Amino acid sequence: MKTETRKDEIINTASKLFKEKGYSAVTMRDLATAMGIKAASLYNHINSKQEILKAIIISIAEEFTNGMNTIIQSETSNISKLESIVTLHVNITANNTNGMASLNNDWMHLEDQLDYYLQLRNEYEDNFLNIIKEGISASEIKNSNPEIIMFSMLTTLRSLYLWIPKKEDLNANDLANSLSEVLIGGINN
Amino acid sequence: MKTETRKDEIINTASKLFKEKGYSAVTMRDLATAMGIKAASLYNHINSKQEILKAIIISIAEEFTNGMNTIIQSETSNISKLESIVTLHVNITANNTNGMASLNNDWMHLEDQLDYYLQLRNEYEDNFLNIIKEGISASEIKNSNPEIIMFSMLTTLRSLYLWIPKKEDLNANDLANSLSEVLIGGINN
DNA sequence: GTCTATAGCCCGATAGAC
DNA sequence: GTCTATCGGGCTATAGAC
Repeated sequence: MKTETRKDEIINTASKLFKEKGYSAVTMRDLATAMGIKAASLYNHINSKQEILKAIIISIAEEFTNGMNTIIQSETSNISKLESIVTLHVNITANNTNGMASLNNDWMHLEDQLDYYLQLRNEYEDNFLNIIKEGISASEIKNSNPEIIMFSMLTTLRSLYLWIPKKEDLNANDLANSLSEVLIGGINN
Repeated sequence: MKTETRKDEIINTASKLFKEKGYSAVTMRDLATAMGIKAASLYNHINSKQEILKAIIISIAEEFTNGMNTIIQSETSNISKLESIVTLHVNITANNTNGMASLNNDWMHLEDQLDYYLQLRNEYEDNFLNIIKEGISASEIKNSNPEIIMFSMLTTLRSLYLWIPKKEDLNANDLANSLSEVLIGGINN
């Protein structure tokens, strides 16, 4: 565990506040108060509010891209790849629950990095969809609408940040397994 | 179809803008420009920005509550009740796609009505969870973690507003059926 | 590295003419 | 019902003392 710099501290505190009220509703004064300093002092460590948002969102988006690249290169069944995606989301969300809120809800407030973020997101969804389509071709997956399958899985996984904090008792492995069971196996007897 | 008053027009335009940028990032000047008038003119029809948010969110939340009350009073299997919940979400979202964004993302900016909103939401989730638990007791539903089942279904359904506008070709009935199939039946062969 | 003070701008909302 | 003008205040960010 690296030492947390003052800048990291600002970013982590901001993530928490952004999760509660959203980027636009959090002021630099709110953030400074939460850190126990004055707003002007923040600017000794960061250049702008926008820079904080960028730091939060882009690093997580790149984690997803890296994780997905590893998964699509692995030589396993498509069902097993979907299980790996579930685990990827559970792990990233468990490590940065607050940041996931900004990734989901505040990405449209990115300025310079908006196009880059959208590119990463589109590539991620394309890769996800391809795994499902190949799973259907290989008869591993039921012949349902592949976009509905992806939509259903992805929106559940993207909302994990809302749910993980309430279930601190559950460990990441158990959660990933239960989720895979429900998302892939369905719920009816 | 009732005639749309100027106030309705403001609320509908605001819903669209709130969906794109969130309540806090949309100014009364933005809203006025989108309507082709000046900001001051809005106040001839509404009393405050907050009143617009309240009008959007509370009416939808009450629709969900009414729909759920009908479902829990119906005498059918629990699986069939879950299918009705899927249909309820698809229908409400199809009728007010933009408003669903505020319900999901801007409820925390409610002032006077925040407690009431949270009460409706908690009751809805309690009812949803009870249907799943009774389905498990009656062996209609697999004995998985009921909260994970609800979380998975509900987050998917709550995110429909992101997805329905991209699939205008699909009609509401087909979408509800496909979704029920995936959410309840799972995806693996 | 934090402070006080403040620049320059935008916010929601109101007053009152037409 | 819409306009122009404006109030009082909050916003991000900077300057410069300590």
